[in-house]
Amino acid sequence: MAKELRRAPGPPERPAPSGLDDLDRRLVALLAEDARAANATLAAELGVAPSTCLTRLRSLRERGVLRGFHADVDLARVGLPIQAMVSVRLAVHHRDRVAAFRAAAPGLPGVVAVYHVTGQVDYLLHVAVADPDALRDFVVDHVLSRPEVAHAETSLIFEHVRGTAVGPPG
Amino acid sequence: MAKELRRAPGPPERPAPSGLDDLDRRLVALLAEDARAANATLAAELGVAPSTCLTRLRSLRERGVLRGFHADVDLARVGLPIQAMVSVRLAVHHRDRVAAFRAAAPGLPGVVAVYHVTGQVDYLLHVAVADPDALRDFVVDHVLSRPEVAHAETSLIFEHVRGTAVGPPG
DNA sequence: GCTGAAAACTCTACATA
DNA sequence: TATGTAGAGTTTTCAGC
Repeated sequence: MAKELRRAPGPPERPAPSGLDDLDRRLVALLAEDARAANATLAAELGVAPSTCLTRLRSLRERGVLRGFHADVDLARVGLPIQAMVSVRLAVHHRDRVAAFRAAAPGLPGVVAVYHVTGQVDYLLHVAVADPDALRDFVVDHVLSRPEVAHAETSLIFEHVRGTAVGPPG
Repeated sequence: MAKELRRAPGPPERPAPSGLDDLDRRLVALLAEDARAANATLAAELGVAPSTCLTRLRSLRERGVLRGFHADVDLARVGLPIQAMVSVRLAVHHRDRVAAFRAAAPGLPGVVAVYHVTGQVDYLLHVAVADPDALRDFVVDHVLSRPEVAHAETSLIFEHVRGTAVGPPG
């Protein structure tokens, strides 16, 4: 679907392929690591004036490089000690049905993340629930009950840790 | 009256099962949605004094309920347009070997997240890379080359969206 | 544990180089 | 585009409840 072939006289949107300079990249890395860092702190670490830092931050938000800032919550400590990855295979691959599932999935109760993937399964649902019963209820009531779902398989998640892809200064 | 009878003779750690009151939970939800919200704003939304809000926030951090705050970065716009889920099955399930993989995985180049799961595979590695070559190199050089890895299978990720498990006020 | 007030600090707009 | 300045606003400590 993504036709980025000739980007030339086309859309008025910013085509900027990776129009990020070194300062932008370092700011993104700092915020990936600590999204609550004060602007003054960020500026000091980057070696620029706070006002410059602010301008950059705004620009990164506007360009969609930074989509938001979220707390990393220990789900077990907020009453959701059981996490699972539910692999979902859809039956009918009609656009509408896929779209319906895609639209509904992130809002299903307990869903932490949704991955639309290639391969044996179509979706991976990362869910967090209070107890085993809630897990079964989730799969039965919200996944298997959907007409477009052909099959679902549940794996428990022992551990889920963040990687370093964008986090650390690297 | 919640009976906190004797929490005593056990371990010195906080056993607090879900020792969060309503205020704590609402604060966690607000920060899950916008981790950069000012303390004064959070306090106003919670209907408490800023100093109270600050105390709660600190306490949640200290208790490990809030593990950190991270920017949600559009990986495609920072030069990592290809994402994949690499399913890894380990060969030898010796504690040491599993531990070695577990320790190394989050630091491998391009790793966004690591899931240790039950079922057909042992680990799911969510990775983001610059191009298909980098994906192949990742799998060959950093996964298949490890002696404890028996098998790896790669699925492309078309889309990855956050769920609503902890995000919204609910 | 919550609050209010006060000092220190930070954010942010704007004019300028 | 980056910077310095200045007014407004915020953070954070602390005594008192």
